[in-house]
Amino acid sequence: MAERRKFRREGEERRRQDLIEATLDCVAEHGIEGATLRAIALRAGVTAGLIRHYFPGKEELLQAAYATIVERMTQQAFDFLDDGATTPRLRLAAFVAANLTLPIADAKVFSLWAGFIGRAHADPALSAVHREGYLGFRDQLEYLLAETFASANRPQNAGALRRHAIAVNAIIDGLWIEGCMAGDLFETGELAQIGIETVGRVLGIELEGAGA
Amino acid sequence: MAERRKFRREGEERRRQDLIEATLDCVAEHGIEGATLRAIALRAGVTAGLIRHYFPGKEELLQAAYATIVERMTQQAFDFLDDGATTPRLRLAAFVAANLTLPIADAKVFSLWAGFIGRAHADPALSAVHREGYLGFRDQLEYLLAETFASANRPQNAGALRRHAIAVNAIIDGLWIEGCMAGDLFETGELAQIGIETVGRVLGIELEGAGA
DNA sequence: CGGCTTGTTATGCAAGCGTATAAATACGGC
DNA sequence: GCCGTATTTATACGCTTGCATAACAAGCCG
Repeated sequence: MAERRKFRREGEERRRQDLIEATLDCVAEHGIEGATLRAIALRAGVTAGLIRHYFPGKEELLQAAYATIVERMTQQAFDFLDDGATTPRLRLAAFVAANLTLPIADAKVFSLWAGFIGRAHADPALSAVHREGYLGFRDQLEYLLAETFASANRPQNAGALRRHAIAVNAIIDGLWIEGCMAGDLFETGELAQIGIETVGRVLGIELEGAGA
Repeated sequence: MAERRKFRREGEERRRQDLIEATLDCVAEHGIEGATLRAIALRAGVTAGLIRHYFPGKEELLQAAYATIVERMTQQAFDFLDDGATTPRLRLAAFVAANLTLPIADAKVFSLWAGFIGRAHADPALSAVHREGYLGFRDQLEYLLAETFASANRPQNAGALRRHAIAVNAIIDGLWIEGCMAGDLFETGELAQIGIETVGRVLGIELEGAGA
C-alpha cells in the first residue's frame, strides 16, 4: 500500500533550471496566480517540498524566473546582431523587425512579462530586475543607434543619442505590446514594417531599402 | 458583549461604485493578489459578505473595476480636447503631452493597468474589456490624426491613416510605460517633449511650435 | 558491499481564500 | 409608532496556499 515514489537525483544546477522553467510555463499559461508551488512542482516532475531545498521561498523562485526571462528576451533581441557584418542601418532594421516578430513578439512571452510586471510594483526585488533589464536593453540600443548615425555621417551628442534611444525603445515596446495583445488585428509582418518605417522617420535615416 | 456593528444603508449605485473604487485602490497598492474580498470590504468600510449582494462573485467585481479604469483613462485622455478650439496640430500635441504627464502617466494608474493586464490572458472577459478600450482609443486617435493631416493639406487614405494611428499609439504607450516604470530617470516634462517631437517626425508635421 | 550524506518524498499545519447562509437591524410605508 | 423588507453583519465551511518537518532512499566513498 502507498508505494513511495521512485526518483532520481539530479545535479543542483539542472534542478534549479528545471524548476525555473516550470515556473515560467505556469506563469505563461495561467498567469502568476497559477504559479503555485504545487503546480510548479507537478510540471517539473517533482514534489512541492523539493522547491524549498533549492529556493528559500516562493518569492526567490519567482525572482529567479523573472531574471531568466528578462535576460532571455534581451539576449534573443541582440544575439543575432553578430550574425552578418552588414551595414549599421540594416542591422538596426533587422533588430527592430526581430523584436516585432516571433519568437519575441509572442503571446506567451507577453503573458510572462505582464504577469511579472503586475507584481513588480508590490515587490521591489522584481522591480530592480526589470530596471536592470530595461537599462541594459536601452544601452545596447543606444550603441546601435550611434553606429547608425555615424554611418550616415550624422554623429549625435550624448543627449540627443539618449533621447533617440528612449524614443526608439518606446516605439518597439509599444508595437510589441500591440502585437502581443491583439496580433490578430495585424497582417503577418505588418508591425515589423511599421516599426522599421517609423524608426526610420524618427531618426531621419532610411532603413527600408538596401541602403549602404 | 460582542456588539453588532452599526451600519447605514446606501443606495445601490453608490455602494457598487464604492466597492469598485475600493477594488481599484487594493489592486493599485498591492497588486491584483492584494485585492481579496476581505481587503476590499475593509477599505470600502463594509464587511466581506456584502460584496456578494452586489456582485455574483469576485470575478465580476474585477471585471467591473477594470472596465471602470479603462474608461476613465480613455476619458481623461480625450475630454480635454474639447477645451479650446485650437488648431488640430496643437490639439494633437496637447493630447500626446497629456498622455505622458499626470494624472495619466502615474505609477498608480500603471499599477492598475499592469495588474489587470497580467490577468487578462487567463480571463477572456478582461481581455475583451481591454480590446474594447484599445480600439476605442485608437479610433479616436485616428480621427485626431486625420484632422491634423487635413489641416496640413496632406490627406491620407484609410490604410495610411490606420498605420499612422498604430505607430503613434505605440509611441504614446511605450513612452507612457517608460515614464510610469522609471519616472525618476527622466526630467519633468522630458517624456512629453520627446513624445511630441517623435510623433511630429513620424507624421512629417511640426508639432512643437505654435504652428497654424 | 555497507554505511553516510543529502536530495527527495510524504505528511501535516496554520492561515487565508471565496463562498454560502442565517441572524440582525436600518429604514420607508402604513 | 410599528411592521415588513431587504441591506448588512456575522459566522462557518471547504478548499488551497506556502511552509515546516520527519521519513526515506539514491548514489558516492570507503
